[in-house]
Order: sequence, then C-alpha cells, then structure tokens
Amino acid sequence: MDKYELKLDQAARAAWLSYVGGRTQDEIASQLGVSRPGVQRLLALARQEGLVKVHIDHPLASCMVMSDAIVQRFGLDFCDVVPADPDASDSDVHYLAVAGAERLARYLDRSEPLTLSLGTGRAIRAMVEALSRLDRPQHRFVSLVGNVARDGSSNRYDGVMVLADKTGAERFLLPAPVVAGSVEEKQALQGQRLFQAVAEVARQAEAAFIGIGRIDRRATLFQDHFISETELEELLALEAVGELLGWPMNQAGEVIDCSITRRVTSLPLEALGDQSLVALAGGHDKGPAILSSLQGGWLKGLVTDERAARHIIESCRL
Amino acid sequence: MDKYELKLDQAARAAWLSYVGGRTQDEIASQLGVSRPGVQRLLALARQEGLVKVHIDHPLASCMVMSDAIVQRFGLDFCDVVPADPDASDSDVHYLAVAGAERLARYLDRSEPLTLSLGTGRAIRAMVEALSRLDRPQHRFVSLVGNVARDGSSNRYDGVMVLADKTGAERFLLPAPVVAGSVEEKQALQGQRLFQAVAEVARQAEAAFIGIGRIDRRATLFQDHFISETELEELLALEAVGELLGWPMNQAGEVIDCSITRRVTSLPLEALGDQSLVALAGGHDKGPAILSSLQGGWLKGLVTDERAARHIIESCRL
DNA sequence: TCGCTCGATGATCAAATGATCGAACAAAAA
DNA sequence: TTTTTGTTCGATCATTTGATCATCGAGCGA
Repeated sequence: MDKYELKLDQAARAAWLSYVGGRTQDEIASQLGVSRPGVQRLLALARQEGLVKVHIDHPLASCMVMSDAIVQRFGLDFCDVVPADPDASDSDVHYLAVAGAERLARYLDRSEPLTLSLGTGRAIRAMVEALSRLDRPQHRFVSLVGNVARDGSSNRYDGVMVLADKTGAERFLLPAPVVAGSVEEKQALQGQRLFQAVAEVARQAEAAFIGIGRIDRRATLFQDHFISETELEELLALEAVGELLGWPMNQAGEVIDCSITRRVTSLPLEALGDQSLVALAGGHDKGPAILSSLQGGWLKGLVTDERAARHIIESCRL
Repeated sequence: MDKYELKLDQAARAAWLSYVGGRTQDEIASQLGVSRPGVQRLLALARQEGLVKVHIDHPLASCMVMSDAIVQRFGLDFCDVVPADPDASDSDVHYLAVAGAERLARYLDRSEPLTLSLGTGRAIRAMVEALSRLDRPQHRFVSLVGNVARDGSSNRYDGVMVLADKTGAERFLLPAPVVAGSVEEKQALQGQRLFQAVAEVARQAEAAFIGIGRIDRRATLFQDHFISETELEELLALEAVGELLGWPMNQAGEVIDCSITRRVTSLPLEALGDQSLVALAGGHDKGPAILSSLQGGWLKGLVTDERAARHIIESCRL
C-alpha cells in the first residue's frame, strides 16, 4: 500500500494549500498537476482520514458560565461544555468527540510512559476516532469494561483498539461480558489469571475516560443486550437513572446493590479512587444520568454539551 | 464594546456549526435566526479574528526527510519544514507563522511561570498573530532587539506587545534602536538602568524565538532604515550573508566585527548560550542566511519551508 | 489475444459560497 | 422636525465546490 501513502501525502499537501493557504481548488489543481475533481477527491480523502483538524478558539460565553458553575458545584478539575447543534439528533456525539479528543491529547502528549483506562460507548469510540495519529509506543491503554457481549461478539464501541492502533501503544482488553450470567460465572471470570492481570494494569492507570449510560428503554446496556428486559425493569424499579462502567446508580449517585450489580464484571468504581475519572456524555436525555454521576462525586472531569449542562444547572438550582 | 463580544460569540457558534459540524450556511442561518449573508459575515469575522485554527495532521514525506537531515547535520532539537506554496510570493510567511505558533504554544501551555524572549521581523510578528488567545498571566515576554527606529518610531514587527496582550503576561521592551548612531550612544543606552533591567530579564529567558535576516538590498535591516546604504555596502564588502538580532555574520556563521557590529545594541548572541534559540525563516532567498546561522551553531530549533530547506540540503551536500 | 471487470479519470451540472450593491434604519446635527 | 451621515441588512449574481455519470485504460482470466 505504498501507493496509498503517496496519495495521502498529496492529500495532505492539498489540504495545506486549501485550508491553511486558502487557495481555490483550481489553483491547487494546477500546482499539483491534477484535474480539479482530482483535488476534490484528495480533499475529501484528507477529511475522511482525519488529516484536517479544526479548532474553534473562542470560549462561548453561555457555555463558559455553565462550565464554571458545574466545576464549582461538583468540585471538578474541569468541565468542557460544547455548543449543541439543535438540528443534530441527541445522539450526535461528534462535537463531544472533538472536545474529548483535545482533552485526551493533553495526556497523550507526554513523552513519559502513561497508563490510561477507557470505558466504552459511542462517545468514547468517537473520541478516539477524532484523535490525531500520534506516535506514543511507550503508553498503555486498558479497557475498564468487558468487551464481549453475551453472544461472544466483541463490543463495537470499544476504544482501546483504535487508540492503541493510532499510537502504537500496548493494549489490554478485559476478556469478559459486562454483566455475567450468574454470580458464579462472574467469580470464575475474575479468577482467571488473564482477567486479573488486565485488572491490575487498569488499577495502575492515571486517568480514565468513560461514558455515562442512561437506564431506560433506550439504554445502551439494554439495546446491545448486555442486560435483558426483565433486568431493565428491575433496575427501573430500584430507581436507577444512570450507570458508569455498567454500575447502575440512583439519583444521588449511589451504586445500587441488586442482582445485576453482583454480576457486573467491570472494575469497581472505588478501585479507581485515585485516578482522574473523566466522563464524556451529552444530550438532554442524558442529563439525569450525568447529574447522578456528579452527585455521587465519582468524576474529576466532564465533557458535555449545552443541553445536558443546562439540565444539570436547572436541576441543581432547586 | 459589549456588542462586539456578543457578535464574536455568535461568530464562534457559527464557526462551530460550520467547521466542526459541517452544516451549510443555510442551516446555520435558520438556527441562529439570521439571514444567510449574515452567517457569511459571521464566518468571515471568525476567520479574520483568528477564531478558526486548522491543523493538517500528516507528516509530508518530503518535508520529513529534509527536516531529519537538517536536525542530524546541525544537531538541532527540532526542525519543522512546512510545504511551500509555489504561487505565494517568497515573502508570504503565513505557513511559517502557523507552524511557529504551534511550537510557541508548546512553551506557553506550561502553567509554571516562563520567561521567553522574542526577536523581531515579519515572521515573528505573524507567528504571534497566528497564536491562539491563551490566559497565562504568570509568563513574561521580553524583546531581544531594540524596538525603536532611528526616527523614534516603534518597530512594527515587534511581537512582544501582541503576545503579551494575548496572554495577559508581563512585557519588557528594549528601549533602543537596533543600531545606535555611534559607539558612544550605544554605551550611553546600555548604561541606562532601564536598559540593563530589560537585558537582565532577557538573559533569564528559557527560550528565544527569533527571525533570520538577509544582508542584501532587500534586507529588513536596510529597508526599514536601521542601517544606511553606506553601512549596507560595508557589510556586503565584508561578505555578510545574514544576521541574527542585528548581528551580521558570514557564511561560516561567525559574527563579523566591524563598525556596525560595535554599535548594535541587541543582546550578544553568546549571552543566550544556554537558551533554546528557535529561528523562524523561509523562502529560497533566505537560504544562505539560514544556512549561515546553522553553520555558526547558534540555533537549537528551526521552523522553515521547503524552499529554504532544499537550498540548505543542497548546499551541505557539496 | 480477446473480452471482461474494476478502478481511476475527467466532463457536466446542481448546490453552496462569497461579494457587490442598493435600501432601510438609526444616530447625530442643523 | 428634517437632513445628513454612517452602518447594517438582505437581494442578487458570479465564483467555487461537491456529486454524478459516462468513459477510458489497466489488469486478469479464458
């Protein structure tokens, strides 16, 4: 695939001329010696491959106010609030992903070895995809959540693989379902040497980037068949509103002890006590779940959007 | 000017939707409740104010090769080679400025107090203008070159002011012309308490970002009347090919001792010995001047373009 | 060697964008 | 109150961009 490299090179050059230099596609075409549609294709490639990173360098006043309020109220280290796109669906995580990637890049920039743990979810996955390629073979990435479903298929929202590919770092995946079929199965899983080794690496991580899940009929946990309908009903009856790493919690952010909790294989949240736990979640519907995680005092950092931030602020004010 | 702030806010929002979200101007218009041309104006404003930062995240193979060669040959810490735009004039420093700003940002990111010194020139000026706004009141910036011309007017290419404004940092300007009228004047200037105080701060700087000047009829030093035509002739007769901070040097990078040198008020290059000296210069015509600075071993880092890099590589190979 | 398939290329057109210009509006002065 | 001046806004048009489609040529098997 040397040909492809060459093409990317040219695409990067076209992108320079277009985005940094502000040339028109016609000018670029004559410079690179290709037709105008050729430039078109190069630029499309450059964007698709994530070669072009755009950063809007202005703190939106409304977002800043909410961000500050949340940092104050919940004692966070930081809170990024990205503007919401009223037209985009609630599940459009692109804006979050870009902002999250910038936070993540700050950690990765370091040249000393770093161990970082990741949760799963669309937001986390999109975040690592939005990240720049960056050579950091000294780092290690480890998943905090089992990455196989009950049917044995791998979790398509796992970010560790992509991130390790982009950086050339070592990767550690948790070979388990999020929720085991029974307490015995969980114990058997956790007894495995491999599982324990990965968990140990996870405990050494300095920081964790995780998603926040809702608990309702549209919960990822339910939709991706990590829990059954009966189990969902059980959680709802116990007033669960959100989950971190599969641990369901109530409005106050307390982990709910129930038949499901006893079968969750993820690392216990307490084990991450000294890590910087950074959550990535947005959309108005996720407001209650995010609020719950904040109330529980689990988080050190939050990347969210205007919609969720507004919900949080308004709920606090009561 | 609160109205203006509001406008910038909206411009930033429009830029988010357009650049990060990829919406069309029509969609943005209906969301922000303005007309399509209104969005047009907002986006133009956002770009003009430098709210939109674009980064092409791909190492161009040809540039990387030259960069590595230069780092190796001259023992630099780094060398960034940006692609040249064949259509842009040799004096277009925009690409250099963007790359330089990224290097500069790495220093500024630090939260501990930092003292940084700056030379002058269009490239340096453009670099600080390309930089993101960033709150760093703990830093200090100091100019290494006198920033008044013989007629008493201030140097329009001084970057310290702009940089200090953008960061809220302290600023130290050297209250002197680059080249004094006479040796006595130079000594009088350097005897001033203010001058000595600023020079002392400059000596404490950790790193310096400077330009590289040519010595010919198109030299900034000459065009901006820092030296007269007779003085230029004198320098050319002594085989000067470039200058750093106003210190003229020959092909081997040795500072030339002559009537002009004895009147230059800038800090002596030796005084910066332990600082990281980063130079910013490009264009084919500047090749000899850049090469001379490299030969002299003055630099720790270089940001240049393909044209100059090619000239340097080819000259070395002989 | 011929014919087939697949991928790349350039012509063409619709959509989106940037720029100009005149109208409307507001503020200030007569 | 009227006029003038300066500014903002939106209609319109030229330019640029993105996408489709037909064509061409290289590679591969018969």
